[in-house]
Amino acid sequence: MEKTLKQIKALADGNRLRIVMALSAHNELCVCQITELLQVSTPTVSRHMSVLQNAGLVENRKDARWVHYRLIEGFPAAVLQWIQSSTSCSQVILQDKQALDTILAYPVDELCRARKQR
Amino acid sequence: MEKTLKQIKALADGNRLRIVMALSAHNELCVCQITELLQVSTPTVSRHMSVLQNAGLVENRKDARWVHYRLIEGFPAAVLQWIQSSTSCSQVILQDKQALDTILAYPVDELCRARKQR
DNA sequence: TCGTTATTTAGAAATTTAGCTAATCATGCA
DNA sequence: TGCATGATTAGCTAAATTTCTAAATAACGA
Repeated sequence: MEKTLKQIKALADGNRLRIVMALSAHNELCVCQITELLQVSTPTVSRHMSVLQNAGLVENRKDARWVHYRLIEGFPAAVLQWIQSSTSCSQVILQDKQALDTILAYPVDELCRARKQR
Repeated sequence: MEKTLKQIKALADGNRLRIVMALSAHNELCVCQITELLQVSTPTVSRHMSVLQNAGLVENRKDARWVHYRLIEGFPAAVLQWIQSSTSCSQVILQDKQALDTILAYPVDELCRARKQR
């Protein structure tokens, strides 16, 4: 039960649910992109990612200075489907989809520099 | 997203997960039976049930002095299946199955009296 | 009607968690 | 090598959560 409970707890947070939804739509996102999406501090995003990783729900790939996260291969498919269908009409999730399109239109390094200056 | 998040949060607790598993195996259980199963105080069980009910995951039926809870008809089937399969080997859940057999062997009122005396 | 019994509600204590800022680590580049 | 940058870790605070005991509510039965 422990592993299952850990996974449910990892999903039991609004920001982490938004992260999972974003990853399910875009395969890979780096920390700075997620930071831009959620509009919280980088350490906060980093902590959320470590909770998800620790629960065995995401994995990361280091590329130069960036860390890219993605949903793990064996992410419980039924759960993902349920989350997707039950949040598809959510205002927050719909806004995130739009925001992600904008965020992904920038090269990663430009995004990070742009964020820094504000 | 709010409703989904509420449901995930309701499931993100070890005792409530045990309750859901117990209900999925035995259709209906009253508060005193669940109290006996979890070995926590009655008010604690009552609170857990209200969290689950508030999330739209269980409903209750009042019968004389007892309140019987059951999983709601529309309980997300995919989620239930996932929880069931991913916890089926769990020591806690297996012990609960055994304990429930014992608990259900007593008539409800005897169980409650018996519990009182300890 | 009064006492007993099952459950819920209220209130308090202890623990956990999400968020921040500051400091540290790691990596590419001049 | 030193500096700039992206990410993580540490330490703290505020808010939420779990649990308990005590009190209130509801309902049966003598």
